Amino acid sequence: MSETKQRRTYDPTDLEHRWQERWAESGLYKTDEDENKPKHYALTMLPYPSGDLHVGHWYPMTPSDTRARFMRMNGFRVFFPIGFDAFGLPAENAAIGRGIPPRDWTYSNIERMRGQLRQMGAMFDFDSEVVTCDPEYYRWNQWFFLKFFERGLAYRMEAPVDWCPKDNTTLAREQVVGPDKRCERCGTPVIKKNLPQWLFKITDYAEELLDFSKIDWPERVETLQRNWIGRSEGAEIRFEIEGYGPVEVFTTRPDTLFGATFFVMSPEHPAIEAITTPEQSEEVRAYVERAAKMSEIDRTDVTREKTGVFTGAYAINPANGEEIPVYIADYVLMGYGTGAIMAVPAHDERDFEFAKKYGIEIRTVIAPPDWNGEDLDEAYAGEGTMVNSNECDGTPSTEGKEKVTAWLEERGAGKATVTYRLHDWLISRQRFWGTPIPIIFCDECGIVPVPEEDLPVLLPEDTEFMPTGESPLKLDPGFYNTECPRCGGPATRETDTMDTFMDSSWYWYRYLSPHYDRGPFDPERGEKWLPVDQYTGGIEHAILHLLYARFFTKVMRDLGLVDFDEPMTRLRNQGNILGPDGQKMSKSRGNVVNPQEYVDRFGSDALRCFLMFIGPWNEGGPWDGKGIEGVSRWLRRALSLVTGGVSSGGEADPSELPRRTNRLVKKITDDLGAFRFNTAIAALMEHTNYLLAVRGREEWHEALRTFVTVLSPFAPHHAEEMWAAMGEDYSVHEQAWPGYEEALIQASEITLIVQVNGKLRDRIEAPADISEETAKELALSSARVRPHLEGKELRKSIYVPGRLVNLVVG
RNA sequence: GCGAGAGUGGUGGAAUGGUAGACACGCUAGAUUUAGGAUCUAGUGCCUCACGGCGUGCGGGUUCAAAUCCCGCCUCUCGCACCA
Repeated sequence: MSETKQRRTYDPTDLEHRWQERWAESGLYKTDEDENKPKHYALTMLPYPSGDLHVGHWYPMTPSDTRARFMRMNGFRVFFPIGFDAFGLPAENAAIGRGIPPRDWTYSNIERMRGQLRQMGAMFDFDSEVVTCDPEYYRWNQWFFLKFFERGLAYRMEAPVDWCPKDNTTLAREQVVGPDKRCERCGTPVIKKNLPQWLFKITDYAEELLDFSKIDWPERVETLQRNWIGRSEGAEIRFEIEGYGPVEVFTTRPDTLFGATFFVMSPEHPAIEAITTPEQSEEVRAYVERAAKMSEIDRTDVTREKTGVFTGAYAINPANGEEIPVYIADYVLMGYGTGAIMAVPAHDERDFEFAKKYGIEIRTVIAPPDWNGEDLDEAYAGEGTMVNSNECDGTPSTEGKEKVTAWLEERGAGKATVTYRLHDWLISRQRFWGTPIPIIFCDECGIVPVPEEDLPVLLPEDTEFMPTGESPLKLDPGFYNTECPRCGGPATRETDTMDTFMDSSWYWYRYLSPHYDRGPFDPERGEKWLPVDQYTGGIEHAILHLLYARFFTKVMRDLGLVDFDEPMTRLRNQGNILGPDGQKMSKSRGNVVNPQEYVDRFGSDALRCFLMFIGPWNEGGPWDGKGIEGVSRWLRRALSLVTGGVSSGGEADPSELPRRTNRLVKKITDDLGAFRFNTAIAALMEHTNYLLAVRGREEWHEALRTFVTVLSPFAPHHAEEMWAAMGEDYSVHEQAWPGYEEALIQASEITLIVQVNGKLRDRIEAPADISEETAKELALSSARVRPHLEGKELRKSIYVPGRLVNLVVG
């Protein structure tokens, strides 16, 4: 066969289509339910149906598939489902901008993406697909909401939300864009506005969420979650404000209490109006107003000079009875602690800056080591010895924390407490394309949950969208007018829908039984498959999605739905695949790489393998499509091992065949276990080159079988084609993963490295079991080595068995 | 500012105390009696005709031996950022 002809015969697209059809016909990827095998639930994050799969989807999914296949070949029954995270803003924007109903837009995108997913050649079990905007799915979102509500985990309160004054609507977090926080649609800077909102009490689980002992997750994700939860131990201290009453502060440094020379409240603090004296009220009101108008970005700009105003009020320091002035200042945030602080300028950088500016006393109460009694040039936040603190003088500050807290507790002026940065999860969205919150407002009965049997509360079908983006549910009497389930009187429905993170907080449970109608999932199926053994997805979900997922599972445990504490035993993150410009891939930047053109030209195996080959999977990196040609060449060469056509004149030792085959199996086994896809592919390439060079030997056919078997998780179509061409029984994907013998991997011959003073001087071929003595003799007698020893004394020699001799001379 | 990670050929990367640059891309030369965005062969870190020397961000250290371990610095990326 001529080379030209061979090139024409290599048509990866045709080959892949053939096998995809065969796989579908034969049900090859139907989930194996054989309970004699250990289970493996492999989960990859479900995509948002934006319209087309891009390489940002291929990058996490195909290596996850490779690993799922590997587990299957290792004797596990593997469940590897896929679905669509189908609620969300883009669908609504399509409706507003182009008049396409969100449902139509979403389902047509899903239809297209289903085909693209199949093209990937992954072993997804498409029978268990879940689409989160199906009433069949979101009904259970509503059910969960009701369960949360019953347990007091869902509650309604006034909460500040991002509000676009032009569109006259609130915005979801992800709709607020840019460093200066503007509305995604119209570019208007957003403001904060108080609205009644539904929240989930995730803070009840803050402490438990800090415990990662039951899961094997990347250190980085744990750290991010830990920081996000932001646990701080300290004390709540009660300061009496003259003529008003007690106001509490939170501090992590009760030991500095004697140094509190002023008191600061956030401009949003509810007590401000009551404590402000008439003389100061004008100034205070102006400051509060200015703070309210200020954009979030200005407000939280760390480099801005501290500002504040005196309220005219004084607070009494419970430690020493001193009167200290009460200020309001925007560097104190209402959203953390109690919204008020005791200011200790000597030992807090921010308080120091403020005190300097307003001429407030800076009293050192923690002596730094080697302190000479002079005033501090800057705040000292470290530990030291307590001074100027009455009976506490001389106490180390580390002990002082407890001592002061205990003292306060005795007098009812404070207590030890723990504060979290984590806030309750605000789930209300003033949006259409989401799960309706199953709540009814009745003038007589108040807030009434929709009875379980009335679920789901369906989204209306024919809806008109306002160009302003305001949720049509608010303007749809057919939707919101209803009867009170309790008293039967006229009532209105909640028109807010749920945050889409709700959908992704439990979807892997639904995969188990997507049409089950007696609960969110069939407990028998859960028994068989839960929890998820291996989750894969992007690091960008380290906090929100993955924290909510853990929270949900803990609540589900408390509801008796599951009997474990963590949703996913093991998590691994891929890095981000960036655009060719090194920037994050996004439609607006125009740097999105469409996998289709690569699939059409090189086939999906080539794209899969290329994505695994470009570098460590957890690092990601910019896309450079050129290299895919090398991978494509390799696959063609691999295929030619069976079909012929590619010749190789390279020289290789055929007797190495068993050793190299064993070594390959070990390498691929180890690499796949550790998510090192890039080095696994490199080893497969190397082995292909070797097999080509020694083609046709006695043991060759058996070695080829092994090679094709270990190739199959990476390039499933090509491996299947080769398997069939070798006359083996369908399918290679049902073969057992080959084992290897450690003993066979050892080479009989080694290259002995000879160094002189650590520098490489010669390489000598020697038997692997060479003795130290012989090795040294060989080294000393080497012609390349001798010149470097001349006139010098051999002081020492190091022998590393099977590797090297280092001669130390001087 | 705080926290985490990373710096290796022209490029992606490999090597986690013992042969630096595996495997690829690209490039150079040759073969395929036409062509080449095909294929095959050989070469390809830098300097040097060669012997050899130099070389993993920079500076120091530990060691017989350092990309790898330790100390200091620089640069980049990603989080968080007035959290009391």
